[in-house]
Amino acid sequence: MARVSQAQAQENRERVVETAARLFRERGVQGVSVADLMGAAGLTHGGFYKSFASKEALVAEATGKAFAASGARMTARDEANAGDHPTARRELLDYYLSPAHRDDAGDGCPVTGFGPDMARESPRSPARQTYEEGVEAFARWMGDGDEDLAAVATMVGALMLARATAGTELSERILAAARRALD
Amino acid sequence: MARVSQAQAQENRERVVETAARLFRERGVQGVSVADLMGAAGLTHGGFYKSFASKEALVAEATGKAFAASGARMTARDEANAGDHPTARRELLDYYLSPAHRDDAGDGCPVTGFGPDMARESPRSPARQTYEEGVEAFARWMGDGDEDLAAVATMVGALMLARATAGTELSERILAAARRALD
DNA sequence: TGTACATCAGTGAACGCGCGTTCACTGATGTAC
DNA sequence: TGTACATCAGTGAACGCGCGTTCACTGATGTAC
Repeated sequence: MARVSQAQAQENRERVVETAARLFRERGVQGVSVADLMGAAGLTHGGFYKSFASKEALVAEATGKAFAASGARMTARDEANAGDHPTARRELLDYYLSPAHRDDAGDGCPVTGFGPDMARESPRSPARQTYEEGVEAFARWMGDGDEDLAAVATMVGALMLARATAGTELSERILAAARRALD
Repeated sequence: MARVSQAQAQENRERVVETAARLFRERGVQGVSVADLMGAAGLTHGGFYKSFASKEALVAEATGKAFAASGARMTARDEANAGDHPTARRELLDYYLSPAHRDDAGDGCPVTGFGPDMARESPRSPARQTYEEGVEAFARWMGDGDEDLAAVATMVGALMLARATAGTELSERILAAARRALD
């Protein structure tokens, strides 16, 4: 493969960002090399810098993509419940604190998935700005207009702990305890 | 410096483990190289493998050291309050959800500090076993005999989020909201 | 207690390897006529 | 509509660098007499 149509090129670029959004959440930014990433997107690593200024720039884009998808899903959940927000909220809690979500970090909540990396990013990075807005938006959705930061903390903490103890019976107990506490 | 007394050698080894327990919590295991670590402990990196089989073996020891220190501090808090556990618990919450704790990951809670690394460790590592026991012990302490896993999830989630958003006003709001929710 | 020597904690240079990044090259795409 | 050529998306080899790990060496410590 050499030169490719503009439409194909744009499609390839988007696939790289989506692959990054998934792999970064699964393994952390440091756990994914540019070569890994490009390989997973079906390309060779040399072309990476035709599309992105640096790995850091991609982190910012991937963070944005993950939060955009997550926000769209929250909106879709409200619509599927015809605007009955309390029911949508309960549905989200059921999924959020499930073993399925614990075992699917790549397609899971970006607040938890990118959290550890953001805690170590340089303070003024664009990725952190996106992250902060994402946390605010999530807290407002959970609070139905108001913000429910405590609920978000419980959800994020439980998910992170369940992942860190995955494979043990404690992991299930953590999810169940958080679900009970948030009814 | 060449050969050193056995007492000095043991002291050096312990200082390496303590330095690792601190740096791993601050920057993550991947964020600390063997050379970084040995330098921070005042030694050269070549001697590392006289004391440890591998970096992974040190991770296990450092995790153990961090949890042992944390457990001792919980016990000490009970004793300082003459066995009045509810007061000791309130004291811990005040510290746990403070900006001081957020800004001092190196000497902070190992459940939050090692969490992201444990989520990516191989499932059957000794470090993960230590981690799991540490979470159980923490939950029992918070529950005063029973276990309060939901409180632990809220605390860990709030601390992680406050660190990921450090430097913003949101970060303070997260800590305050979690503190209110856990009274 | 003093002397002779074996031990081994720590040093510093080196190993192979994978990282992020760069670059000369290729050849199909897109454009000018 | 067809031809000639410039563009540039993607390739694959290479760059310097820092990683985890190894090793020959040093010289003070610890031990045997």
